[in-house]
Amino acid sequence: MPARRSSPSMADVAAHVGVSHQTVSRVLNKSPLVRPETRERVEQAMKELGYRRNSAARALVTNRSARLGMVSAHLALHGPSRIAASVDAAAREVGYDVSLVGLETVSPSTVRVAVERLLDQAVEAVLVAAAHRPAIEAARAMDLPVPLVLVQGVEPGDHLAVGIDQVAGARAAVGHLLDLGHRRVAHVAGPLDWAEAVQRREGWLAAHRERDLEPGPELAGDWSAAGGHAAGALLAAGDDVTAVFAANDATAMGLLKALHDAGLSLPDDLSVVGFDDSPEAAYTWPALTTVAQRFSELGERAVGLALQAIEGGTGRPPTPVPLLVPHLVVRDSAARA
Amino acid sequence: MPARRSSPSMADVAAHVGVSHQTVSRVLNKSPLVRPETRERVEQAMKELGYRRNSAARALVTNRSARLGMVSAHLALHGPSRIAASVDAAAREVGYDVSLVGLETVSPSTVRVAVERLLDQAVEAVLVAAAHRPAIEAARAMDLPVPLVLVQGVEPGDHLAVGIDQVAGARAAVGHLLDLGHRRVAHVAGPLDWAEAVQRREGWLAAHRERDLEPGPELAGDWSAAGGHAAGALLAAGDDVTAVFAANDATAMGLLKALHDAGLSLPDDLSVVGFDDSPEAAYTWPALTTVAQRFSELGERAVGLALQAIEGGTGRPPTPVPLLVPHLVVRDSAARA
DNA sequence: CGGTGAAATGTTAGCGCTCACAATGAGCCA
DNA sequence: TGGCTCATTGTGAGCGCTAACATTTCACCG
Repeated sequence: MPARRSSPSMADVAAHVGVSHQTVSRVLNKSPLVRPETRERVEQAMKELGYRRNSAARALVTNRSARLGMVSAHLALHGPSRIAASVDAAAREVGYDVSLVGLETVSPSTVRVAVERLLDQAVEAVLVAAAHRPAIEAARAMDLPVPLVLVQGVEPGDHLAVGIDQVAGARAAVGHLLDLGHRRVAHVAGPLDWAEAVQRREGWLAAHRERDLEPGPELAGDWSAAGGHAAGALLAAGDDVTAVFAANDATAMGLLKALHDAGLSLPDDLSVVGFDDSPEAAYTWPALTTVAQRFSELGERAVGLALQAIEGGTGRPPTPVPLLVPHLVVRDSAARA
Repeated sequence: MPARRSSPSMADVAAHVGVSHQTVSRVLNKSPLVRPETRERVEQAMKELGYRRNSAARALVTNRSARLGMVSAHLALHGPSRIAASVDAAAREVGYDVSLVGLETVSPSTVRVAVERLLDQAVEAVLVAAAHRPAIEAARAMDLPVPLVLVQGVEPGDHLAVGIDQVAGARAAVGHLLDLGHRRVAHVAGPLDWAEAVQRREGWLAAHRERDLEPGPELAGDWSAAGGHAAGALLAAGDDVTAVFAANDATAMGLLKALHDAGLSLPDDLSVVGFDDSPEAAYTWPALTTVAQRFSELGERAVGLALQAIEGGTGRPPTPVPLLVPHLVVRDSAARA
């Protein structure tokens, strides 16, 4: 038995059957111009030889890579990894492969490098999931030869972007608290160079504004439970706050922890609402009332947009996709004032 | 200004400078056989024209793709996404790109399809992060033209695999409980077709065996907080259990929740230990004692192994990498019996 | 000042595939 | 029978690059 040389080519398959390489190509590309019997024999030969089409050669001649690039910040966090998973699934569905570049730190320069890297792989579109606004702007400013789709950190003016309506989600969360009779709601914010953090904060303000109420104190957070814990310690020591809106569930968990540590009884002494509906949210103590986002739909839409942009070339911009609306999930961590 | 045609090729750059395309190639490949001044001019031209090397053409002629494939199950879970992130970073470090295929459901057939997909992308190695053992076996049985590296679900006999010593981690966790004076420790297991689940269970048994103690009751779980919650309800209703080892942190969180719901006081009435050291573990109530794994090192090692295997070709198998040893993180959820 | 070897550059031939077009053959009608 | 059409298959070129080899340039020596 001869050692397995380099993998067989179309020519090998063709020779094996006694047809031309073009006929093999036709079979592969499902051309109707092949006699069923011939097709049969070619397919048989491909199986026997273990033929696998050479994607590089194909990409070279067609000038298309069938590849989408995704740069994802904070792949280890819940939201981003959900988005990555859904983009991957959606892309595969429509015959695209995906190249992933994770970011260890997010900044204009790291995002630029990541995008460059994807371009070197000849991706047909770049999806950026990095809510950090300066980084997004940097990517936008790059004058790319392919469409760039935003999957996070979207702002109203953005084109070629899919996102979740953070303001609406936050407004619903805070509104819920206010409707429960709380006169003011404190906010532990996310890092304010993230679009999401700004928007959730905006929703918090809006909910108060709509009811002619003064928003409660605002504390800084960083998406993490640690940040939430620190903020919670401050809050527990503080004054008359009866309700808190945390920028995300991790923050809310830290908050809960700090309040317990301070000996408060929840939710009677203090109501807490989070954002994300992470898998653990239903199992905090007390169970977290939060805002659920449909990440999987995000991925699908982003891929759809990318495809549309690829097809459309430099044509008219694709129809803008409305923001997805998240919904409130009421559990036990928020109670009547 | 002419519309941007298809992107410039080496020939374009060469013509622009007045050299041959081969000289451009030499510059690109850092050959020392280029006069510094020539190199300078070529680089200048590349910048001006926005030249970008065509990776397909390069892959075609070199017969190498500089691409690693990774199939990852449960990308949305904490561990897997951490692994994916670290593999990605490590691969990039050594000049490889990574193609990701996420699995929505894990089974022999879905894994096979995923691997096929990666092979069609001409990856130079496949990393499989899918602890589900039957799926792993299926991938192993495929007789691939490229190395396959296991990143999860590793068992002692496995070759070309990196993993974390789950048995040791579990033994440490349960040993900690036993050393605290508990006479027996209950276990809420993971799904037992996952190697990790089996191994953690084995560590639980081993810790008892070493001390000549009878293991406490065993309950079924599924890695999720929901599963832990169900098990916790049973446990709370039950007999004389004073300590529980949960298969992972999510399970432990569900457990904690159920015990609180049952009105128990933790950790006095019942001690709980988890596994994973997820970011939230420090902020449960009480803070979770758990086992920390260094995922990032996992990715690095996996990529290292893959590279070694790619280089080595069919040569002698690479030196086996010892399992990483996780360590116990003591917090508040486990107390003296 | 011709010869020499190393440094620098050029030339040519594909890699495996798709595209455009050419060629073959069978069926059919006048 | 000749010619026409359609279905099927074949041929040739070339995508952008690298590898192997060929050629030119040039500093330096006897």
